[in-house]
Amino acid sequence: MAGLPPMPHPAPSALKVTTLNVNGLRSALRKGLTDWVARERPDVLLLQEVRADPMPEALADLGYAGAWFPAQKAGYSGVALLSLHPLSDVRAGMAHPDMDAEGRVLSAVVRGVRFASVYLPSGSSGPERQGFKDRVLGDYHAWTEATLAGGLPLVIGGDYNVAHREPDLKNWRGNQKNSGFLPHEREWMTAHLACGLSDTHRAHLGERSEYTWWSNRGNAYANDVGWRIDYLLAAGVPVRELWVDRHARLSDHAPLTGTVDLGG
Amino acid sequence: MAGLPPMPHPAPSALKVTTLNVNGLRSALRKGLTDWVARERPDVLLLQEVRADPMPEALADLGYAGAWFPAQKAGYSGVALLSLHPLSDVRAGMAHPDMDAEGRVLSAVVRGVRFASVYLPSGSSGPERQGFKDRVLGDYHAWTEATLAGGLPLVIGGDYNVAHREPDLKNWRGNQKNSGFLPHEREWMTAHLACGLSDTHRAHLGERSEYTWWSNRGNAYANDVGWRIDYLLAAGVPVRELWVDRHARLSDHAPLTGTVDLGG
DNA sequence: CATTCTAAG
DNA sequence: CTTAAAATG
Repeated sequence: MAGLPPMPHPAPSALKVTTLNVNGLRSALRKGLTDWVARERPDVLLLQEVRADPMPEALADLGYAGAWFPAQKAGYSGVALLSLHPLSDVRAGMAHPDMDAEGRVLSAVVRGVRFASVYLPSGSSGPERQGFKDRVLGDYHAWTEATLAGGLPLVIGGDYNVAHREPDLKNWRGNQKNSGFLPHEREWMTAHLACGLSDTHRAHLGERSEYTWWSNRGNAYANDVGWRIDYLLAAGVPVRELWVDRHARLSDHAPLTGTVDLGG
Repeated sequence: MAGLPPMPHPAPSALKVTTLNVNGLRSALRKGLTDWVARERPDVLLLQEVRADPMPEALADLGYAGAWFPAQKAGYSGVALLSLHPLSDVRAGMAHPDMDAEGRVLSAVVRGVRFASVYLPSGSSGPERQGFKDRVLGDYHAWTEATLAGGLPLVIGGDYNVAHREPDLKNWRGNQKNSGFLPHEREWMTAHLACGLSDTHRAHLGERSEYTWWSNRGNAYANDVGWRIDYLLAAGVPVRELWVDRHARLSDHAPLTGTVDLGG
């Protein structure tokens, strides 16, 4: 065997992908993120709200490498894309100065599929941020269409801060005037999906309910007063075996994991 | 017995007094301050760096009432004076706008003795604060002399942020250029005591060492790398049974307790 | 290194 | 309620 180059990473016929809003990567590491990742070993890990820029040694030790797109403001927002397999064509941002200053869109190609880690703004802190959210939704959708036009399959994992339909949150009636379930946000989501993106978790659930985020206030988690605002969206490639690990408790969001079938 | 007024507090022949820099009253409460006070039951409790203004219910439940002198800036500095016995002639501040904006001097009379809770500025964060400290030391000494001129015995409990003599800190040689053991601060302390105030803890210790504060950094507490910067000073009244509860761990300072002998 | 406040979610 | 940073010690 001497003289042969080192073995490259094996080419898998499927990629396990997890999306998770960590609400502070350091916090999630304290809560056991490393063990969770060691156990699940997703091929691709899409993280949002990392609120830190350095690659944690513990994840590097598990074999991950990746890309980071922090916000300009320290300790705020920021997304990351980690992978066990080589990345190519990393793209940070969506050519939108205000959005990109907040580190919210990061994508790269793994095994011929473009993966994106996306953290859309929350509007819950007031009208100013809701206005920002409303303005960037259109621009982000345009970015998605342009990215799809690139021709590669696309898998988006992200916290959209929007629940699409009534089963996607516990109290939809009481939240019709609250950010995250406003009629125009829901309509935006419908239009966003119409470009060919499949809401893979919804397709898996049918009309059932399953949430991915529970407020830290009150006893939202214990009472399962949650929202489904984190998505795994796919175009051009099937995603199977969707599951939400609601017991992980790595942050106020649950990891959402799926298998991207490469058809190999 | 009907018709008699309620019994007043019994007149003690001695008053147990504790001074303690709590480094955040809420933090000290989490670390067991209530239990400590319930066990020791000092008649007078002089607190510094309370970083909060409201009287905690837990201490009120133990029978304490008192006076609070917070800084103007929330969460910063502030002193309190709590007592099991009636207070009179409460005086907040020392008629020094800059000093009084930081809530550093508070006094009141209990059983004919004036007690003061004092928190002198730290100069360790830089030249600006050292300059402030240097300027107010003189004004504070003048306040002390004026208070003594009032004729009542005076007991001062406080964090002076000055170690007086070589036995008052672990590494006096290495700290001769550091705030808290600067030559002019030590000279100020000598002059301050010369007006008739007794450093009761020093008198109790002789030339022995016993510290009241250990930095949170490194392993200062474990290695007893401490400073004696908290004092119980008395004029016109004897203070006995001095002790430092170095094991209390209610903050980075230890409670310093003595018995004020009223000669009854 | 520890505290509290702030901004943000 | 929780995070991270800032200021302060």
